[in-house]
Amino acid sequence: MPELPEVETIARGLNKRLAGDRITDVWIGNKPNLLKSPARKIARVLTGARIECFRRVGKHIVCDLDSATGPAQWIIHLGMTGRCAVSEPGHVLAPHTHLVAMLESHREMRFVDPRRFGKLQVLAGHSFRAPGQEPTTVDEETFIQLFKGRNTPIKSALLNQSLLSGVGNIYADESLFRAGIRPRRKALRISRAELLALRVAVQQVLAEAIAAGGSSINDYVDANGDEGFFQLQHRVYQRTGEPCLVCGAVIARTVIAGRSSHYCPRCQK
DNA sequence: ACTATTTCCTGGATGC
DNA sequence: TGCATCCAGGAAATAG
Repeated sequence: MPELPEVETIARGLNKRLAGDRITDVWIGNKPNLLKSPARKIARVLTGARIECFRRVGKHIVCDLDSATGPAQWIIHLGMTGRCAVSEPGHVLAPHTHLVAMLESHREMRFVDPRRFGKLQVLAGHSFRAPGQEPTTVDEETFIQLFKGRNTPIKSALLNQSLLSGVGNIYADESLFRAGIRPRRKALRISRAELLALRVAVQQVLAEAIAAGGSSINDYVDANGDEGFFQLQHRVYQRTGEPCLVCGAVIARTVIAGRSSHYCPRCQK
């Protein structure tokens, strides 16, 4: 389930391999729910465009393009199971391949997404912005301000992309554990000192996960098809019933905002 | 204006 | 062994 560290890893890999290449042709499958822009528009913008760079914005992969109609962007959201694969032409198409971009270098960039929660979109210009703050660099006062007056569980607030863009279920749970905060506590009841600790925890967890190449839970792989290793460092996520690595208490699971939430009932207050 | 819940979707795990 | 059921969750849509 790609969150910020996984998307960062994939975007870096795509940029390293594909920056400067040119898209010569595009094939798009017939699953319209994946497309936030009409298929014809995506094909028109991508075909002939030069790839300036791939980068991450929130959980989105952004490809800056120099297209026939001027600057444009290809926005890829991986959803739950989306993958971007760089392949040699002629390789058999993986099941659930929804878009193939043929490249001047004779390789192909393929978007594969079995569960189809991903989204593909093109935009004019180079001005795509995430709806919320960038978690890796948000400053203390901005971070604290995000939670002011919010009568919702802190876990829900962390997952709200219009507050912080990029934090998902894994890293929300891991950050709350490190900060010693129970996921169900109301955001507005959390002290300034605790929020400062939470910001540090979020930034440490994300930095460590990026350094490890992300977390490979089910079938996540980066642009080279390599797995990440941060799942080996998870302290609570999917460790229900196992002992807390700090205090030995049994890790608990509850459901918040329809999401599994894992925490240590002794370490987290 | 907010917050909570439901919906979309498939593959892998589990249960009988 | 095989079939049915459950579960995973990002974010948009809907409900309260």
